[in-house]
Amino acid sequence: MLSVVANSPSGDSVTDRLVRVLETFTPTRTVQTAAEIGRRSGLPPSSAHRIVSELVEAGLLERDDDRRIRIGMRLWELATRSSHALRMRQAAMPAMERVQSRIREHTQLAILEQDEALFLERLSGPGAGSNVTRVAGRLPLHASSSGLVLLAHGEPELQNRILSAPLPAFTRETITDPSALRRKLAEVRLLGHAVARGSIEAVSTGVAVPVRDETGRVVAALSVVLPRDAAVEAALIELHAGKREIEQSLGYRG
Amino acid sequence: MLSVVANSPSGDSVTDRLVRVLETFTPTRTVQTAAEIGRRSGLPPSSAHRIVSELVEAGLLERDDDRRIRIGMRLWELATRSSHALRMRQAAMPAMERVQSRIREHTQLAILEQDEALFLERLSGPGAGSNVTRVAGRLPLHASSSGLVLLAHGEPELQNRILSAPLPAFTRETITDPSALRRKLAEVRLLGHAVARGSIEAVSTGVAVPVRDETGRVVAALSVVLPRDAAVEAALIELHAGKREIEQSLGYRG
DNA sequence: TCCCGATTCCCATCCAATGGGAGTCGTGTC
DNA sequence: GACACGACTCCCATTGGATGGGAATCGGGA
Repeated sequence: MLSVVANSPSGDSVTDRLVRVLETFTPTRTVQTAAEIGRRSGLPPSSAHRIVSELVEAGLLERDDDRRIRIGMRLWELATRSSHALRMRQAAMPAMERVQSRIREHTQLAILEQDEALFLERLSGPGAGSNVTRVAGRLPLHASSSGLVLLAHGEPELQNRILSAPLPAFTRETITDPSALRRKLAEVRLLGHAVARGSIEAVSTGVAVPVRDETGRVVAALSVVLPRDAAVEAALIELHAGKREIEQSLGYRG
Repeated sequence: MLSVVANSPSGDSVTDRLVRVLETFTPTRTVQTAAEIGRRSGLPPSSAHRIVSELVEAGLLERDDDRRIRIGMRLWELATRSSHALRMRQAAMPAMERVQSRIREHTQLAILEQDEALFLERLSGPGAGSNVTRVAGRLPLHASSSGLVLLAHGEPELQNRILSAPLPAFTRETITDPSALRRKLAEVRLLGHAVARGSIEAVSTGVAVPVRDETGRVVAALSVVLPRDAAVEAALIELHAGKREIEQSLGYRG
């Protein structure tokens, strides 16, 4: 008998469901109806409505005037309050502002997260050029200058994982050959910085340097995005000054 | 018989429990053991461990090398990605940087959240003075300059709620008398800004102005924190310029 | 070595979560 | 003005996953 089935037959825990619901939100889809959330998270309509209501009641989601749902301030607060990212970001902000004011191009801070570069902060001036990055956005490790820095100083296991998986191309200049990437990573380690010319967007060049915490481990990448054929020297000088400033406030005595 | 009781006899849903667990993290307590979380959230040890493990598996919490627990990057990412706060913050950042560079004191942005002022961002220069504010931190509406601005332009119902509740004093200058507060709010509306001298910290003066969104509603307060007896005129000029800049990028045509 | 707290594992219990269905509401279309 | 469609709410019989006490294990400090 195809009867009433209690307790998620899909075999997922309540926690999983909550996460699935939250994951239906993306940088470009920040408000949705409860029904949409249900469809996108693969939950039955009535379950979706119930779960969304619970989350709203708990303050993790919010219902606006049109009854549409968005991420709640409470969630932002909980996350930001205690996050590892906040300490890093706060430590980096003054240096980032200095770099931004001198170079006048997008200045950003990224960390390694689940095999991608996650951008914690981005400062942009009025005249700055093209840039696909966004705060809390991600870029692949093999294609972005920040990613190359993080990958070059990452665990060998991480490198093997990335090098043995397909390396998707974003432009014709993206490095897609594993051995070319391996050489590039060696170069990044040797020079102490990464230059990625046109590998994410053809019109831009990323320049990134590693940032170390008090244990000497590379925990972030500080970078700027320049127009494709800009000279990188001036940016490198500022990035190194900025990197040192951040490392000081993180307690690194290199 | 005092036997095994299944399914939370405390009458709280799974969602509530998750939130309770997350709430045990505060700005000053960012890492804890699973057992601590259990004690603070009032959950039995075994339940606490199980729930924490689930959250770790889901990526909302993280376990560091010592098996201690912290808020996960995933949670920060989910929250920041789609948050209402992000749009506001991004719109405000350039203006905040300008104000900060001219006044050289703490510059901050706050919104109304659950009857308190929630600070979305704070920029501080090297020479800036004392300040209890922190990003994702809160201050009461009746005592902070940002709070006064938000309260003065808030719903009548909000005002009644605040005015009829006790008004705790932080210094001897905190307004604790309801009718004095009512007069202060009228003044704030009339002047278009709030000055709170020594009402949170005796050594500081807060100055705040309202920020309106495209519908003309006051959605935020832009403020600076000056030394107690500093003149406020220069700051007010910069705050008004900054406020206008933010309102423009939010789409307000005042 | 002992001790104590944190953590993991186990498992009998049973109630809260589940989802299909029916009904309501609001909006846009012909 | 009737109709169609979708979002949402309510109801409720069902049951399997969440629960928490207890025992065992781990780990660090004295």
